[in-house]
Amino acid sequence: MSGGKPRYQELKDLIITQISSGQLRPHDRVPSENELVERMSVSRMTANRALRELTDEGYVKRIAGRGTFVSDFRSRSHMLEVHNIADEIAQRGHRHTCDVLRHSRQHARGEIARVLDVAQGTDVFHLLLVHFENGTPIQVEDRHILAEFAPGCADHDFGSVTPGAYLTSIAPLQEAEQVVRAQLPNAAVRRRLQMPENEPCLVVMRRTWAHGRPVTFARLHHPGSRYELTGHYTPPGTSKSASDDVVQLEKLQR
Amino acid sequence: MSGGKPRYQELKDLIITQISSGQLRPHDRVPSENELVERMSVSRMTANRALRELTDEGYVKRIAGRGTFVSDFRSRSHMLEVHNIADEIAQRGHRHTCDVLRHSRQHARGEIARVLDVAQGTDVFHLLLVHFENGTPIQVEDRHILAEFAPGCADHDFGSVTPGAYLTSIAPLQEAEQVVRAQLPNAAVRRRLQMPENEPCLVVMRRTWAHGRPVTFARLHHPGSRYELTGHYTPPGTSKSASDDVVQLEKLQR
DNA sequence: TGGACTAGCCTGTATATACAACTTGACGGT
DNA sequence: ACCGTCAAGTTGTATATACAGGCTAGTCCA
Repeated sequence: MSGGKPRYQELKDLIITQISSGQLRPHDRVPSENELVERMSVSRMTANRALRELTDEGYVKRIAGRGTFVSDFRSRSHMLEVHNIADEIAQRGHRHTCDVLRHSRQHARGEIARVLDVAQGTDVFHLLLVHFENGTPIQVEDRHILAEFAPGCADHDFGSVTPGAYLTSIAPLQEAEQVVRAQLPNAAVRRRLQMPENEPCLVVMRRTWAHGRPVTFARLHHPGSRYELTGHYTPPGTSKSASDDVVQLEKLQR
Repeated sequence: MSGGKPRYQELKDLIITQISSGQLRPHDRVPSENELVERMSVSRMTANRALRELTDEGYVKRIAGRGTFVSDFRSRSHMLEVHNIADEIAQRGHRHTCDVLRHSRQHARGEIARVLDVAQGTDVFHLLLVHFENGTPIQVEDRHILAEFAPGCADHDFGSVTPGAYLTSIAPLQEAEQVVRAQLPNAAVRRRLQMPENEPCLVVMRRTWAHGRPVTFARLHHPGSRYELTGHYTPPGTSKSASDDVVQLEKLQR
């Protein structure tokens, strides 16, 4: 017995499991409604509901006439409000460059081991980058990545593809947690960002999950005078033209 | 003419319009599926889809056996990531108090008129509050509210019910836009927050929409050493137990 | 008077069926 | 060789129907 779980939910969990585990990768084809009808013995409307909800939730993308495909994680990461600094700069029409100050393999200790929820001494990569917008430093990125999660990290050139983009390319980032603070930078950060004395930093500390466990932790310092975080929250499901509803209104009101 | 818009979307727009316009208020009863079937001449499955999606999007709440009801805006505002400082403090088990420094009716000028998208000289209320957590100042709230939107504002006691809670009680807050910055406070703010020299502020500027237009603008200053913004982003639609899917996996993979 | 029961309405799910619109590839004619 | 047409598969929507289970109010019985 299924245990009371609705059948459309079973289908969704099944497909989410395959995506999260990597068996289905971005742009892969997901079984069509008719295939689900045959293999899983459900009606087409049930398969339709499962795939439609997965679409609303950003897991898959559907194209009439072609099929259903696993979403690019770029769009999913947008949903998670995790911004890629390079994209953000490009969107403003500016030029993004990046200095790699450190790219080493280390053993996690203290705070890093704790926030990544691993034993002391576990292998991690440590990255220290400075991002520039039109030549002006705008972010110091201090990031630790679980080595087990990103084995190819040692050979990657982070000067051309940012860690954020690299990470989303190898696995779906499922969950994120971030804390934003205002604080004065230490001397090293202040020098890297070419900041005047007594100017504060906007500090973002972000922990990101994949495959059900935290895989990376980043501490991002931005100069307060040159960077701000923006957020826009709109209600979901609002359609543009809700104007010719006037005629219909009376029916609803009896 | 329907204009090609799906019928379930028509139903959704219709109900969203009524909620946004205030014709349907929180806890009001929304027409049942069968009522929609009769009055709007649709099938029950179509009415079901409309109401189900409105549920997912947070507009309404459904109780089997009772009916469908407009959501409390407390839950919707959570969705909008708009936090109420009093709730936040209460959640930490601490005591919230509040000083009202100013509560006046003014004419909007310059920046305020611009961000609220009204003509110069339009009536607005101006509030200046300091919020305390266990007696320690933690936020200076500098807020302007469209007078037309909140006519009862003059008589309201903001010492007991915060502006955020008051505003959500009189209308659905549909949309929010915020900018977060790190900057040094001016002398007045620094004194209000009892901050040492050279300590930065975390500044949140938030504009909120209701009834389709911006109705309030707030500038919130927090001491960098005593306040941080946190965010947690989880993917929607993930169910807890996706573990007994193993048996099913093979069917999907042919 | 009080409690049990039931009829009626509600949501939640599932199925079978139908039609429309879109995409791709194959087939056939010019 | 090239172009048009058509068939098959896909998503998107809509309907009619059915059963299960929750909730409420009213009725009936003790």
